[in-house]
Amino acid sequence: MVGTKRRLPAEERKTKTLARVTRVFARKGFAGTTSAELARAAGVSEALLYKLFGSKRRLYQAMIQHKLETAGWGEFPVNVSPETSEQVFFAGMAEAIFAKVEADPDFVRLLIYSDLQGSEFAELFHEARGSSVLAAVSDYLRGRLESGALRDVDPDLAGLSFLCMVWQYAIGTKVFKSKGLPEISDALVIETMVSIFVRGLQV
Amino acid sequence: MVGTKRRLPAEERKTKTLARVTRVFARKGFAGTTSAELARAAGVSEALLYKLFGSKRRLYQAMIQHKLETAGWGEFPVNVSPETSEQVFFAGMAEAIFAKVEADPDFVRLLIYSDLQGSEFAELFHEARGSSVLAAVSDYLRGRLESGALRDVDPDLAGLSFLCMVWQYAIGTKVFKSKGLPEISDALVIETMVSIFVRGLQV
DNA sequence: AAGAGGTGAGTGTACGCTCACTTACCTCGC
DNA sequence: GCGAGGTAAGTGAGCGTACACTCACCTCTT
Repeated sequence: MVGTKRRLPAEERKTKTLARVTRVFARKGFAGTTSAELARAAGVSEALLYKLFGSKRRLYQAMIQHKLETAGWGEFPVNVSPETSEQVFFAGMAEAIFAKVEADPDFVRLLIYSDLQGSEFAELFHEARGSSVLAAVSDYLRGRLESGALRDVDPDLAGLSFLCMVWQYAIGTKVFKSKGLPEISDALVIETMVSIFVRGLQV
Repeated sequence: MVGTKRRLPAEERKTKTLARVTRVFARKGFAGTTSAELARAAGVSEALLYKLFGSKRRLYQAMIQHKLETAGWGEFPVNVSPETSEQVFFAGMAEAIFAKVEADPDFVRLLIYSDLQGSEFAELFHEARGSSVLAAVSDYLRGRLESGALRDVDPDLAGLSFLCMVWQYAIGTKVFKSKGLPEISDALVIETMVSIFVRGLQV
Protein backbone atom coordinates (compact mmCIF):
# COMPACT_ATOMS: atom_id res chain seq x y z
CA MET A 1 0.00 0.00 0.00
CA VAL A 2 1.45 3.26 -1.07
CA GLY A 3 1.60 5.98 1.56
CA THR A 4 1.08 3.63 4.49
CA LYS A 5 3.40 4.15 7.44
CA ARG A 6 5.88 1.39 7.14
CA ARG A 7 8.61 0.25 9.44
CA LEU A 8 12.09 0.69 8.17
CA PRO A 9 15.40 -0.79 9.27
CA ALA A 10 17.30 1.69 11.38
CA GLU A 11 19.92 2.55 8.79
CA GLU A 12 17.37 3.29 6.15
CA ARG A 13 15.30 5.38 8.54
CA LYS A 14 18.39 7.32 9.51
CA THR A 15 19.30 8.06 5.94
CA LYS A 16 15.78 9.13 5.07
CA THR A 17 15.61 11.30 8.16
CA LEU A 18 18.91 13.00 7.41
CA ALA A 19 17.71 13.83 3.93
CA ARG A 20 14.46 15.24 5.21
CA VAL A 21 15.78 17.41 8.02
CA THR A 22 18.38 18.97 5.76
CA ARG A 23 15.93 21.43 4.28
CA VAL A 24 14.74 22.61 7.71
CA PHE A 25 18.22 23.12 9.10
CA ALA A 26 19.26 24.84 5.88
CA ARG A 27 16.37 27.31 6.11
CA LYS A 28 16.40 28.16 9.81
CA GLY A 29 19.81 27.19 11.08
CA PHE A 30 20.64 25.00 14.04
CA ALA A 31 19.46 27.32 16.81
CA GLY A 32 16.37 28.39 14.90
CA THR A 33 15.01 24.88 14.50
CA THR A 34 13.07 22.96 17.20
CA SER A 35 13.09 19.21 17.66
CA ALA A 36 9.34 19.17 17.04
CA GLU A 37 9.86 20.69 13.60
CA LEU A 38 12.56 18.18 12.84
CA ALA A 39 10.32 15.30 13.82
CA ARG A 40 7.50 16.66 11.69
CA ALA A 41 9.82 17.06 8.71
CA ALA A 42 11.11 13.54 9.16
CA GLY A 43 7.57 12.15 9.50
CA VAL A 44 8.47 10.46 12.74
CA SER A 45 8.13 11.02 16.50
CA GLU A 46 10.59 13.08 18.47
CA ALA A 47 11.25 10.02 20.60
CA LEU A 48 12.51 8.08 17.62
CA LEU A 49 14.68 10.94 16.51
CA TYR A 50 16.41 10.87 19.87
CA LYS A 51 16.66 7.11 19.84
CA LEU A 52 18.39 7.24 16.47
CA PHE A 53 20.65 10.24 16.93
CA GLY A 54 20.92 10.89 20.66
CA SER A 55 20.72 14.68 20.55
CA LYS A 56 19.78 17.55 18.31
CA ARG A 57 23.43 18.50 17.98
CA ARG A 58 24.42 14.98 16.92
CA LEU A 59 21.54 14.88 14.45
CA TYR A 60 22.84 18.11 12.97
CA GLN A 61 26.35 16.75 12.78
CA ALA A 62 25.19 13.54 11.13
CA MET A 63 23.16 15.55 8.65
CA ILE A 64 26.16 17.71 7.72
CA GLN A 65 28.33 14.63 7.36
CA HIS A 66 25.74 13.02 5.13
CA LYS A 67 25.42 16.17 3.06
CA LEU A 68 29.16 16.42 2.60
CA GLU A 69 29.39 12.82 1.51
CA THR A 70 26.46 12.72 -0.86
CA ALA A 71 26.37 16.20 -2.33
CA GLY A 72 29.12 15.50 -4.80
CA TRP A 73 30.50 18.99 -4.97
CA GLY A 74 33.97 17.59 -5.14
CA GLU A 75 34.22 16.54 -8.71
CA PHE A 76 33.61 19.07 -11.40
CA PRO A 77 33.69 17.58 -14.86
CA VAL A 78 36.84 19.30 -15.98
CA ASN A 79 38.26 16.90 -18.49
CA VAL A 80 40.66 19.37 -19.87
CA SER A 81 43.59 19.14 -22.15
CA PRO A 82 46.13 21.92 -21.87
CA GLU A 83 44.96 23.04 -25.28
CA THR A 84 41.40 23.72 -24.26
CA SER A 85 40.64 27.32 -25.04
CA GLU A 86 40.24 29.68 -22.12
CA GLN A 87 36.72 30.53 -23.19
CA VAL A 88 35.62 26.93 -23.14
CA PHE A 89 37.37 26.14 -19.89
CA PHE A 90 36.02 29.04 -17.89
CA ALA A 91 32.56 28.92 -19.39
CA GLY A 92 32.42 25.26 -18.43
CA MET A 93 33.48 26.05 -14.89
CA ALA A 94 30.95 28.82 -14.51
CA GLU A 95 28.17 26.67 -15.92
CA ALA A 96 29.04 23.84 -13.56
CA ILE A 97 29.01 26.16 -10.57
CA PHE A 98 25.72 27.75 -11.53
CA ALA A 99 24.21 24.32 -12.00
CA LYS A 100 25.39 23.01 -8.64
CA VAL A 101 24.20 26.05 -6.74
CA GLU A 102 20.86 26.02 -8.46
CA ALA A 103 20.37 22.30 -7.93
CA ASP A 104 21.34 22.36 -4.27
CA PRO A 105 20.92 25.73 -2.57
CA ASP A 106 20.62 23.94 0.78
CA PHE A 107 24.25 22.96 0.56
CA VAL A 108 25.21 26.59 0.11
CA ARG A 109 23.01 27.74 2.97
CA LEU A 110 24.54 25.17 5.32
CA LEU A 111 27.98 26.21 4.21
CA ILE A 112 27.23 29.83 5.01
CA TYR A 113 25.69 28.98 8.38
CA SER A 114 28.85 27.06 9.20
CA ASP A 115 30.95 30.06 8.32
CA LEU A 116 28.85 32.42 10.40
CA GLN A 117 28.97 30.22 13.45
CA GLY A 118 32.60 29.37 12.99
CA SER A 119 31.65 25.73 13.37
CA GLU A 120 33.94 22.80 13.04
CA PHE A 121 32.37 22.07 9.67
CA ALA A 122 33.27 25.30 7.96
CA GLU A 123 36.60 23.98 6.82
CA LEU A 124 35.16 20.68 5.66
CA PHE A 125 32.55 22.53 3.67
CA HIS A 126 35.07 24.72 1.97
CA GLU A 127 37.11 21.72 1.16
CA ALA A 128 34.09 19.92 -0.25
CA ARG A 129 33.11 22.91 -2.29
CA GLY A 130 36.14 24.61 -3.48
CA SER A 131 39.64 23.51 -2.83
CA SER A 132 39.82 21.10 -5.70
CA VAL A 133 38.12 23.52 -8.04
CA LEU A 134 40.48 26.30 -7.16
CA ALA A 135 43.37 23.94 -7.63
CA ALA A 136 42.03 22.86 -11.02
CA VAL A 137 41.66 26.44 -12.20
CA SER A 138 45.06 27.45 -10.91
CA ASP A 139 46.70 24.45 -12.55
CA TYR A 140 45.03 25.19 -15.85
CA LEU A 141 46.17 28.81 -15.69
CA ARG A 142 49.70 27.78 -14.81
CA GLY A 143 49.78 25.55 -17.84
CA ARG A 144 48.58 28.29 -20.15
CA LEU A 145 51.05 30.71 -18.62
CA GLU A 146 53.96 28.40 -19.27
CA SER A 147 52.96 28.00 -22.88
CA GLY A 148 53.00 31.77 -23.15
CA ALA A 149 49.33 32.17 -23.92
CA LEU A 150 48.71 34.59 -21.07
CA ARG A 151 50.28 37.63 -19.55
CA ASP A 152 52.15 37.30 -16.33
CA VAL A 153 49.66 37.12 -13.44
CA ASP A 154 49.61 35.07 -10.27
CA PRO A 155 47.54 32.07 -11.40
CA ASP A 156 46.23 31.33 -7.91
CA LEU A 157 45.01 34.84 -7.43
CA ALA A 158 43.54 35.06 -10.90
CA GLY A 159 41.72 31.76 -10.47
CA LEU A 160 40.42 32.83 -7.09
CA SER A 161 39.16 36.08 -8.55
CA PHE A 162 37.22 34.29 -11.23
CA LEU A 163 35.65 31.91 -8.74
CA CYS A 164 34.74 34.74 -6.38
CA MET A 165 32.95 36.54 -9.17
CA VAL A 166 30.97 33.51 -10.31
CA TRP A 167 30.27 32.16 -6.84
CA GLN A 168 29.01 35.43 -5.43
CA TYR A 169 26.76 36.00 -8.43
CA ALA A 170 25.38 32.48 -8.14
CA ILE A 171 24.62 32.88 -4.44
CA GLY A 172 22.95 36.22 -4.95
CA THR A 173 20.67 35.07 -7.75
CA LYS A 174 20.06 31.41 -6.96
CA VAL A 175 20.16 31.16 -3.18
CA PHE A 176 19.09 34.58 -1.97
CA LYS A 177 17.12 35.69 -5.02
CA SER A 178 18.13 39.29 -4.40
CA LYS A 179 15.79 41.82 -5.85
CA GLY A 180 16.93 44.84 -7.79
CA LEU A 181 19.05 42.77 -10.08
CA PRO A 182 17.74 42.94 -13.62
CA GLU A 183 16.61 39.72 -15.27
CA ILE A 184 19.55 38.40 -17.20
CA SER A 185 19.96 34.95 -18.67
CA ASP A 186 22.66 32.79 -17.18
CA ALA A 187 24.12 32.31 -20.63
CA LEU A 188 24.65 36.03 -21.10
CA VAL A 189 26.13 36.40 -17.62
CA ILE A 190 28.59 33.61 -18.25
CA GLU A 191 29.53 34.93 -21.66
CA THR A 192 30.15 38.40 -20.25
CA MET A 193 32.12 37.30 -17.21
CA VAL A 194 34.24 34.88 -19.20
CA SER A 195 34.94 37.33 -21.98
CA ILE A 196 36.04 40.02 -19.53
CA PHE A 197 38.15 37.63 -17.53
CA VAL A 198 39.83 35.90 -20.46
CA ARG A 199 40.59 39.12 -22.32
CA GLY A 200 41.92 40.48 -19.07
CA LEU A 201 44.50 37.71 -18.97
CA GLN A 202 45.64 37.87 -22.55
CA VAL A 203 48.98 39.35 -23.44
CA MET B 1 34.76 58.33 38.68
CA VAL B 2 35.71 56.40 35.64
CA GLY B 3 34.26 52.93 35.34
CA THR B 4 31.58 53.50 37.95
CA LYS B 5 28.07 52.40 37.05
CA ARG B 6 26.34 55.62 36.19
CA ARG B 7 22.72 56.35 35.47
CA LEU B 8 22.03 57.44 31.97
CA PRO B 9 19.05 59.11 30.34
CA ALA B 10 16.96 56.54 28.52
CA GLU B 11 17.93 57.60 25.01
CA GLU B 12 21.60 57.44 25.74
CA ARG B 13 21.27 54.06 27.44
CA LYS B 14 19.35 52.77 24.44
CA THR B 15 21.98 53.91 22.00
CA LYS B 16 24.79 52.47 24.07
CA THR B 17 22.91 49.20 24.45
CA LEU B 18 22.25 48.91 20.73
CA ALA B 19 25.92 49.41 20.00
CA ARG B 20 26.91 46.78 22.51
CA VAL B 21 24.49 44.04 21.57
CA THR B 22 25.38 44.35 17.90
CA ARG B 23 28.47 42.23 18.26
CA VAL B 24 26.61 39.42 20.01
CA PHE B 25 23.79 39.27 17.49
CA ALA B 26 26.32 39.46 14.66
CA ARG B 27 28.24 36.47 16.03
CA LYS B 28 25.43 34.14 17.02
CA GLY B 29 22.38 35.31 15.14
CA PHE B 30 18.97 36.13 16.56
CA ALA B 31 17.91 32.63 17.56
CA GLY B 32 21.34 31.72 18.87
CA THR B 33 21.49 34.57 21.37
CA THR B 34 19.83 34.55 24.82
CA SER B 35 18.51 37.58 26.63
CA ALA B 36 20.94 36.91 29.47
CA GLU B 37 23.85 37.22 27.05
CA LEU B 38 22.44 40.44 25.68
CA ALA B 39 22.08 41.90 29.15
CA ARG B 40 25.62 40.92 30.02
CA ALA B 41 26.95 42.46 26.82
CA ALA B 42 25.02 45.65 27.49
CA GLY B 43 26.25 45.78 31.08
CA VAL B 44 22.72 46.05 32.34
CA SER B 45 19.96 43.86 33.80
CA GLU B 46 17.57 41.87 31.65
CA ALA B 47 14.75 43.76 33.29
CA LEU B 48 16.03 47.07 31.98
CA LEU B 49 16.51 45.65 28.52
CA TYR B 50 12.85 44.69 28.46
CA LYS B 51 11.79 48.02 29.90
CA LEU B 52 13.64 49.83 27.14
CA PHE B 53 12.85 47.60 24.17
CA GLY B 54 9.84 45.48 25.08
CA SER B 55 11.00 42.21 23.54
CA LYS B 56 14.04 40.46 22.17
CA ARG B 57 12.65 40.76 18.67
CA ARG B 58 12.11 44.51 19.02
CA LEU B 59 15.59 44.92 20.44
CA TYR B 60 16.95 43.12 17.40
CA GLN B 61 14.92 45.29 15.08
CA ALA B 62 16.05 48.46 16.80
CA MET B 63 19.64 47.29 16.63
CA ILE B 64 19.39 46.60 12.87
CA GLN B 65 17.77 49.97 12.32
CA HIS B 66 20.52 51.65 14.29
CA LYS B 67 23.18 49.77 12.38
CA LEU B 68 21.68 50.71 9.05
CA GLU B 69 21.53 54.36 10.03
CA THR B 70 24.96 54.71 11.56
CA ALA B 71 27.10 52.33 9.55
CA GLY B 72 27.51 54.72 6.67
CA TRP B 73 27.81 52.12 3.95
CA GLY B 74 25.76 54.32 1.68
CA GLU B 75 28.25 56.87 0.53
CA PHE B 76 31.41 55.70 -1.08
CA PRO B 77 33.79 58.53 -1.81
CA VAL B 78 33.48 58.38 -5.56
CA ASN B 79 34.18 61.89 -6.61
CA VAL B 80 34.75 60.99 -10.17
CA SER B 81 35.07 62.96 -13.30
CA PRO B 82 34.24 61.10 -16.49
CA GLU B 83 37.93 61.30 -17.30
CA THR B 84 39.09 59.32 -14.30
CA SER B 85 41.05 56.37 -15.55
CA GLU B 86 39.52 52.96 -15.16
CA GLN B 87 42.42 51.78 -13.06
CA VAL B 88 42.01 54.58 -10.58
CA PHE B 89 38.25 54.28 -10.43
CA PHE B 90 38.06 50.56 -9.81
CA ALA B 91 41.06 50.43 -7.53
CA GLY B 92 39.42 53.13 -5.44
CA MET B 93 36.18 51.17 -5.33
CA ALA B 94 37.90 47.97 -4.32
CA GLU B 95 39.93 49.72 -1.66
CA ALA B 96 36.83 51.34 -0.22
CA ILE B 97 34.99 48.03 -0.08
CA PHE B 98 37.91 46.22 1.54
CA ALA B 99 38.19 49.00 4.09
CA LYS B 100 34.49 48.97 4.99
CA VAL B 101 34.35 45.20 5.34
CA GLU B 102 37.49 45.13 7.43
CA ALA B 103 36.33 47.97 9.65
CA ASP B 104 32.86 46.57 10.23
CA PRO B 105 32.56 42.82 9.72
CA ASP B 106 29.53 42.80 12.04
CA PHE B 107 27.58 44.68 9.41
CA VAL B 108 28.37 42.01 6.88
CA ARG B 109 27.47 39.21 9.25
CA LEU B 110 24.12 40.79 10.03
CA LEU B 111 23.50 41.27 6.34
CA ILE B 112 24.17 37.61 5.67
CA TYR B 113 22.02 36.48 8.59
CA SER B 114 19.21 38.58 7.16
CA ASP B 115 19.61 36.92 3.79
CA LEU B 116 19.61 33.43 5.27
CA GLN B 117 16.50 34.03 7.28
CA GLY B 118 14.77 35.92 4.53
CA SER B 119 14.03 38.62 7.04
CA GLU B 120 12.32 41.88 6.36
CA PHE B 121 15.70 43.58 6.66
CA ALA B 122 17.45 41.78 3.86
CA GLU B 123 16.32 44.28 1.29
CA LEU B 124 17.15 47.26 3.47
CA PHE B 125 20.61 45.86 4.03
CA HIS B 126 21.26 45.35 0.36
CA GLU B 127 20.08 48.83 -0.30
CA ALA B 128 22.33 50.21 2.42
CA ARG B 129 25.27 48.27 1.13
CA GLY B 130 25.12 48.11 -2.54
CA SER B 131 22.47 49.67 -4.68
CA SER B 132 24.11 53.06 -4.83
CA VAL B 133 27.52 51.55 -5.39
CA LEU B 134 26.30 49.38 -8.20
CA ALA B 135 24.58 52.38 -9.71
CA ALA B 136 27.76 54.44 -9.43
CA VAL B 137 29.84 51.78 -11.14
CA SER B 138 27.28 51.23 -13.88
CA ASP B 139 27.00 54.94 -14.51
CA TYR B 140 30.74 55.32 -14.72
CA LEU B 141 30.96 52.44 -17.17
CA ARG B 142 28.14 53.84 -19.27
CA GLY B 143 30.00 57.13 -19.50
CA ARG B 144 33.21 55.45 -20.61
CA LEU B 145 31.31 53.35 -23.10
CA GLU B 146 29.76 56.38 -24.70
CA SER B 147 33.10 58.04 -25.08
CA GLY B 148 34.26 54.91 -26.87
CA ALA B 149 36.91 53.95 -24.36
CA LEU B 150 35.52 50.45 -23.82
CA ARG B 151 34.26 47.58 -25.85
CA ASP B 152 30.57 46.94 -25.99
CA VAL B 153 29.46 45.18 -22.81
CA ASP B 154 26.38 45.55 -20.66
CA PRO B 155 27.60 48.08 -18.09
CA ASP B 156 25.24 46.86 -15.37
CA LEU B 157 26.39 43.32 -15.73
CA ALA B 158 30.04 44.26 -15.94
CA GLY B 159 29.77 46.45 -12.86
CA LEU B 160 27.98 43.71 -10.98
CA SER B 161 30.66 41.22 -11.94
CA PHE B 162 33.39 43.44 -10.58
CA LEU B 163 31.56 44.00 -7.32
CA CYS B 164 30.84 40.29 -6.92
CA MET B 165 34.51 39.50 -7.31
CA VAL B 166 35.68 42.09 -4.80
CA TRP B 167 32.86 41.56 -2.32
CA GLN B 168 33.23 37.79 -2.18
CA TYR B 169 36.97 38.03 -1.73
CA ALA B 170 36.54 40.59 1.04
CA ILE B 171 34.02 38.43 2.88
CA GLY B 172 36.16 35.34 2.59
CA THR B 173 39.31 36.96 3.90
CA LYS B 174 38.06 39.61 6.30
CA VAL B 175 34.85 38.21 7.75
CA PHE B 176 35.31 34.45 7.58
CA LYS B 177 39.11 34.32 7.55
CA SER B 178 39.01 31.23 5.40
CA LYS B 179 42.06 29.07 5.65
CA GLY B 180 43.82 27.61 2.67
CA LEU B 181 44.08 30.95 0.96
CA PRO B 182 47.67 32.01 0.63
CA GLU B 183 48.77 35.21 2.32
CA ILE B 184 48.47 37.96 -0.26
CA SER B 185 48.58 41.66 0.38
CA ASP B 186 45.41 43.58 -0.32
CA ALA B 187 47.32 45.87 -2.61
CA LEU B 188 48.39 43.01 -4.85
CA VAL B 189 44.89 41.56 -4.89
CA ILE B 190 43.40 44.86 -5.91
CA GLU B 191 46.03 45.46 -8.54
CA THR B 192 45.46 42.03 -10.05
CA MET B 193 41.68 42.15 -10.02
CA VAL B 194 41.57 45.64 -11.45
CA SER B 195 44.11 44.93 -14.13
CA ILE B 196 42.25 41.84 -15.28
CA PHE B 197 38.91 43.56 -15.21
CA VAL B 198 39.97 46.76 -16.92
CA ARG B 199 41.93 45.01 -19.66
CA GLY B 200 38.93 42.76 -20.12
CA LEU B 201 36.81 45.76 -20.94
CA GLN B 202 39.17 47.49 -23.30
CA VAL B 203 38.54 47.51 -27.02
C1' DA C 1 9.27 64.59 47.33
C1' DA C 2 8.82 62.74 43.06
C1' DG C 3 9.92 60.55 39.10
C1' DA C 4 13.09 58.32 36.19
C1' DG C 5 16.80 54.80 36.07
C1' DG C 6 17.75 50.35 37.52
C1' DT C 7 17.44 45.54 39.58
C1' DG C 8 16.71 40.70 42.18
C1' DA C 9 13.79 37.46 42.23
C1' DG C 10 10.74 35.43 40.22
C1' DT C 11 6.72 33.23 36.34
C1' DG C 12 5.02 30.66 32.50
C1' DT C 13 6.24 28.00 28.91
C1' DA C 14 8.60 26.15 24.89
C1' DC C 15 12.03 23.19 24.13
C1' DG C 16 15.44 19.37 24.46
C1' DC C 17 15.18 15.02 25.92
C1' DT C 18 13.48 10.36 28.33
C1' DC C 19 10.65 6.49 29.75
C1' DA C 20 7.34 3.14 29.83
C1' DC C 21 4.90 1.13 26.69
C1' DT C 22 2.73 -0.69 22.02
C1' DT C 23 3.10 -2.63 17.36
C1' DA C 24 4.95 -4.52 13.15
C1' DC C 25 8.06 -7.73 11.38
C1' DC C 26 10.98 -11.90 11.33
C1' DT C 27 11.97 -16.65 12.25
C1' DC C 28 11.64 -21.05 13.72
C1' DG C 29 9.35 -25.34 15.35
C1' DC C 30 5.67 -27.85 14.01
C1' DG D 1 1.35 -22.91 6.00
C1' DC D 2 0.90 -21.08 10.51
C1' DG D 3 1.00 -19.54 15.14
C1' DA D 4 4.09 -18.32 19.22
C1' DG D 5 7.82 -15.76 20.73
C1' DG D 6 11.49 -12.52 20.35
C1' DT D 7 13.16 -8.17 18.85
C1' DA D 8 13.65 -3.98 16.63
C1' DA D 9 10.79 0.04 15.18
C1' DG D 10 8.01 3.40 16.82
C1' DT D 11 5.20 6.43 20.03
C1' DG D 12 2.28 9.30 23.78
C1' DA D 13 2.89 11.42 27.61
C1' DG D 14 5.47 13.51 30.23
C1' DC D 15 10.10 15.73 32.93
C1' DG D 16 13.48 19.27 33.92
C1' DT D 17 15.41 23.27 32.54
C1' DA D 18 16.69 27.31 30.12
C1' DC D 19 14.76 30.98 28.23
C1' DA D 20 11.77 35.10 27.20
C1' DC D 21 9.62 38.09 29.84
C1' DT D 22 7.44 40.67 34.36
C1' DC D 23 6.74 42.64 38.88
C1' DA D 24 7.56 44.68 43.06
C1' DC D 25 10.73 47.20 44.81
C1' DC D 26 15.04 50.11 45.44
C1' DT D 27 18.06 54.40 44.60
C1' DC D 28 19.94 58.23 42.45
C1' DT D 29 19.14 62.93 40.77
C1' DT D 30 16.77 67.13 40.74
